[in-house]
Amino acid sequence: MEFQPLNIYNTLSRQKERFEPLNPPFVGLYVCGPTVYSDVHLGNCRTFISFDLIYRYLLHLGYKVRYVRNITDAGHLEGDRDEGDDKFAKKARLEQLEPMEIVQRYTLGFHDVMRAFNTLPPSIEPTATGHIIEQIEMIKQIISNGYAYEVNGTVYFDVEKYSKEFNYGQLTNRLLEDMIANTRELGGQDEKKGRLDFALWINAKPEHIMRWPSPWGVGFPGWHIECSAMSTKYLGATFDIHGGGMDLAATHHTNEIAQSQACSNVQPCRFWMHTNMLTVNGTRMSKSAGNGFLPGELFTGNHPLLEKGYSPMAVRFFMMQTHYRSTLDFSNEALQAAEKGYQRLMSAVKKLNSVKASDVTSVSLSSIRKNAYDAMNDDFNSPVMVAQLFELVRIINSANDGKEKMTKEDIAEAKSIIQHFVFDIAGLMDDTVSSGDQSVR
RNA sequence: GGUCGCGUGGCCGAGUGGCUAGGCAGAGGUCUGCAAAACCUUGUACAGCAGUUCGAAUCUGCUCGCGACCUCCA
Repeated sequence: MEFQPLNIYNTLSRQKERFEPLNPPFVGLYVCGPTVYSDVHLGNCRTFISFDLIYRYLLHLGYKVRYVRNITDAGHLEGDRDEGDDKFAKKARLEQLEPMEIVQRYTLGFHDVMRAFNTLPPSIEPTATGHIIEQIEMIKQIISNGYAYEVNGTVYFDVEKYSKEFNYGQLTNRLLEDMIANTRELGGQDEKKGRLDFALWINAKPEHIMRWPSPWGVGFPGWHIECSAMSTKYLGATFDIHGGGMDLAATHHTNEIAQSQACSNVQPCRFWMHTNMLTVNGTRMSKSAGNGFLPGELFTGNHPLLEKGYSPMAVRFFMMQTHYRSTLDFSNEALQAAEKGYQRLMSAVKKLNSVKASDVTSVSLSSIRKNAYDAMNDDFNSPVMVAQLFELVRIINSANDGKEKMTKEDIAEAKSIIQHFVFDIAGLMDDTVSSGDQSVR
């Protein structure tokens, strides 16, 4: 099977590399999913929409992709590692609910939002709580390989030991000495041997509601181990692409690499892809900054920062107009511009059905498809791909006005380009009308 | 302080040595009974300074400004 040459920016090498799957035509793709103790905000959505584009394009190219995106539904302490609250337990206490009620509520909400944005569901959506055994097994292996130690029912990863064999800071190009020098000193409770050591398994205090028996006593898994255990289980010790938001690279992904190498002595993943942050008026949208709005608020416009509501597809189109590795700044002006552009695109798609075929042609469509593929093959450059679609929009509108002539073949090719790039790859739908028919065929 | 990145026309946003990216807004025009839509024309943009080069938004150096990560966050 022949595949188009696809170049992907790899965080590991800090450059674009030719993408070749380990076992073509199969591709293993793992993306760090949401922690379901609160509503997803738009920044989260951007990451998942970016990887939806990537997933869709790989499928379009003919790869058999196994796309794994986890749900984090356990542990994940807030604040200093041993002093903080378990997020799920805390939320459950506040709302007088079982932790799994919290998980269920926000998982359903997450799925609703993902559906609204027309993202394809992953092939497997494993949960941390469903893979406690796998995580325990992995921790046992890491301990027996000598890269972790237990103190009072908590297991820590020994970063300094690991660093003698492997390059701990390779993903973000940092030196161990610098990382140590810049690590905040945690007061008091230092059971850890090294400052950079992180927990693989955490001893449960009485107030921790989510708890499982383990060889080290009752506790719960550290945050990073779930992704290592689940990606290994479903994609193998080494797989093709691991993705997530840029904010995860320095800590979460760095630790994932360390865990996997300490466990099986191989790099877990060949291509690390990181999507950039969504900002609001120039600063990062985040839970702690309090400048976030929820997808529902964006759709309805019911938020002080928003002048009006925007449809999920207009927002998705807006995201397609920016490269996934660039920050995307939300502002009313930018959203309105995107909404208009989206409507113009959809209007041309509809008009194509009323273009009358001519015996002769006055247009050339061949460069459009080629340029769109070239753009996507260059690290999924959707903005350039979208620009090509507007070239097609112009041609369709002109033909509809009788100023250009399209043959039956031209019209069929235009429909095919739209089907492939607008619907299949960009994942847009026409929500400018309430009709359920998304097909141009 | 370390790491990564950014600064492009009114706004958003591609582009990594020479060839009009694109979208939105603005101006003029065509068409239309009017309007809308659409189409055509139109903008001599690349933070600043110096350098390399026949030629730089694009490479190099410096300066200024901004952001992200380094601590839970996609």
